[in-house]
Amino acid sequence: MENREIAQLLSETADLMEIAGEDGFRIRSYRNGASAIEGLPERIEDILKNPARKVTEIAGIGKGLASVLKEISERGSFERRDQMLERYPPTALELLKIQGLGPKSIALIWEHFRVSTIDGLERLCREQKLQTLPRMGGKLEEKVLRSIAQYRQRSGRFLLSFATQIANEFIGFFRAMDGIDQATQAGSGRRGKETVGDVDLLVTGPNADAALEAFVKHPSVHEVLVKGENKASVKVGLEGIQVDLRALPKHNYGAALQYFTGSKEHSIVLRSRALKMGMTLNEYGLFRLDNNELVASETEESIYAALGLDWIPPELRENQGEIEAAAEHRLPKLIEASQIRGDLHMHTTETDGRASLEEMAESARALGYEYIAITDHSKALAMANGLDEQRAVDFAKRVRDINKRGIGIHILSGLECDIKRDGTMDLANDALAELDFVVASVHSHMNLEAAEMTDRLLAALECPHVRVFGHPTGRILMHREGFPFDFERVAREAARRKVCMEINASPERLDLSAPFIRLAKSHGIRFVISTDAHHPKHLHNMPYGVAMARRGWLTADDVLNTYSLAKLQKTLSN
DNA sequence: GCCGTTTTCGGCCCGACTGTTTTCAGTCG
Repeated sequence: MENREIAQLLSETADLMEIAGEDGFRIRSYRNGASAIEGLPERIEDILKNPARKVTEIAGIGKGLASVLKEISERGSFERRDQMLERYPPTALELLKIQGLGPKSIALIWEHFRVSTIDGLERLCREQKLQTLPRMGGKLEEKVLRSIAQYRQRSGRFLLSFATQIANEFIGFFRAMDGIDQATQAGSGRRGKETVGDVDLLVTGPNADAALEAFVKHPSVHEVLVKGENKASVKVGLEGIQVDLRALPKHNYGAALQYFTGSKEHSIVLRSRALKMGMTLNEYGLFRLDNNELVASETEESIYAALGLDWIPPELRENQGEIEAAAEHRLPKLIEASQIRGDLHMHTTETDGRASLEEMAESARALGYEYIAITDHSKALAMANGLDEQRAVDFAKRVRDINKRGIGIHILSGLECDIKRDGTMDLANDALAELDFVVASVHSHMNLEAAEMTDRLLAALECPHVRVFGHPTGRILMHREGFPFDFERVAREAARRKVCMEINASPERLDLSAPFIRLAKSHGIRFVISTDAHHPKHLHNMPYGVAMARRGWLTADDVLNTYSLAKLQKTLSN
């Protein structure tokens, strides 16, 4: 069983335990365990099988969860989960996703009406039976009905690119107002998470109250969920993404920014650390416990410093070792978007792109890039009119001519070559040898068993012309899981053969994810961050890929397209 | 159920908002 699935079992059980009203600290331990496992690059099953290893080495996994993990790996479930499922039907978990209902209400509804499905809940609200229960009224029924409608409309998560766009629109709106000092995005968007559940915004300044008022009246706001003195939550646009705004005084800004950026896991560790140092941390500041004296609050830097830590970039705030590293002054100097000097994966009208080589080159030049690689598809992608050997060779010659003539930016003749089912390359080696830059990608037969997929990828790496392994897991966010394979084995082999891994910056892919990036780096892999642009405007997606790289703890040195052209070419020829 | 710069026992992060209550529980972030 994969880590993701194991984590799912633990967190589902935690949800059910919450409905059952079990001890909150035990529930938290299950959740901690789930998130530790989900962020773990190594497979739990492999650690369990290895007699030299113990799962209790993982922070958050103790004796109890270790035996749970053993049971899961043996029979796919565990005792406490089975008990919970005897008590509550699994559909009860879905009710937790309905805003306005928490575990206590769900338990109560189940006990009184034996209702545990969305449909059943909807009926209770329509028949006004929910309000017969204690502490539940007509307003709750209405809220639940609205919430059910929205739940059915969408999955509840949004691409980082979409959330960033919404955030930037509001930030621009606030900054145009008088008396606003700062308007910033917080939350998982600031951390660069590939999908986000909602948008968190902060404003400060003498006129912050007015910003809050203007916010709930903004034309794109469809529904105001809550509105108080300090905060408001609204639903925006047809998509119904939730946007939260907090208005605060300037002297609380750093504390609030820290607090609302999260992650929850990061914040919990930070606050425990504060307590151990005789302080308490909340969204207003860091205070001494003995006399309530304010220690720090105006900037994030001052708060981290008072806790004995270097400032931690938001992308690292996942409680995955960053706090320890900050304490020991060994945080990496993360790559920045401004260090990118070229884009090494894009398509043109030769295949399925929407613009010519010249148009793509001009757009890239306008971004200030020194070089690009044009990497159209190979012939296996027939519906994209992929290049065969002859067209690839002709293309390489054309690029040599263009570079000789000069168009203000250096072009690498590239190809995104399909990895066929048996692991061979779609084009013959002598054609590939003519090209400057070959990216090898899987676009077909993604449902192979893990072992067969691993063999396929290892075979692909044997091709001496392959420089990059493109969108390595094949995932499409919110649509398709990455295909299964032994990532670590492939990473080791790629490192040995000096093949880079791509961090695909396309917002629907963002492939690799942070845990895989860290794992690959630990095996000595180097990376390229590429937009996979099919249109000039896609070239602007680069920052999303950089966000993934930062979440994966990468420095500029880890990423080939931060190099100068000369250094890049030297590195590629080695 | 986890964990150890006071600890192998006894702690475990914190506050705003809402609807419903007539002093606060539940939900949310």
